[in-house]
Amino acid sequence: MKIRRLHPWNLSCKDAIAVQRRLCGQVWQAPLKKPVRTIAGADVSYAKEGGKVYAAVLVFSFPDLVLTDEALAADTVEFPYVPGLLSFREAPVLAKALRKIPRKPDVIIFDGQGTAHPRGMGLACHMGLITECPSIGCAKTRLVGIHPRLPETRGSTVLLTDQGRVVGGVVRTRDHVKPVFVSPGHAITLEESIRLVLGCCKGYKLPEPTRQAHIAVNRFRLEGGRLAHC
DNA sequence: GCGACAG
DNA sequence: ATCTTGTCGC
Repeated sequence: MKIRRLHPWNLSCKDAIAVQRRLCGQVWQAPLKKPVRTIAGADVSYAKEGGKVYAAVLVFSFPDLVLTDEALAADTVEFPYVPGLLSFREAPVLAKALRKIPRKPDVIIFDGQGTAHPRGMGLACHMGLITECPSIGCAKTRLVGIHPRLPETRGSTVLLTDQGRVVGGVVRTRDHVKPVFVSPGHAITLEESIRLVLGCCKGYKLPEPTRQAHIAVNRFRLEGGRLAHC
């Protein structure tokens, strides 16, 4: 699939924040225009040292969740991990893997926040803009916002609010297991994001697309990041 | 100044 | 995120 280059990635933190403030005005939320038939999951893995990063994008049919496409990529990182600027560290390698996907998925789930971000511009929003593809942010932990207590039963959901604004939802995907933080990335609504994430959970805390991408990218990294070819 | 802080 | 073994609870 095609990826847009909206700006350079090797920026200072100050310039990166300026880019986020400019781009957040281009992010929008609206109901999906067509039923979801394919949904992808993307994740990144880092080498302990050496600055090597790896990415995996796995595409599944929905709602049956059968794997249909897979792409891997390796790269070197220069941008440090700074809370709030994760996309400047992970987007380049993610874009590299996404470019190898033959057809644009109906939705892509990313391992991180969407609008539940200090400037409403989390990784999922940023990726949604450069791919022009509906995207969802599904993080394992909170970055910003407050929320009421969440019932222990699977399917329970409460709103995540930041500065008086609803920025996402806290979703229990398994009984008695820490919840995930779901927020829309781009071209999708919070309600649809939550429905799709729950629809992709098959007995584990993380939705299958993201969970499988995590397994795939770690296997790839441990193999030395060598792309298999026949 | 003191905590909080996606991966 | 990564480095690591077993272990407690549903």
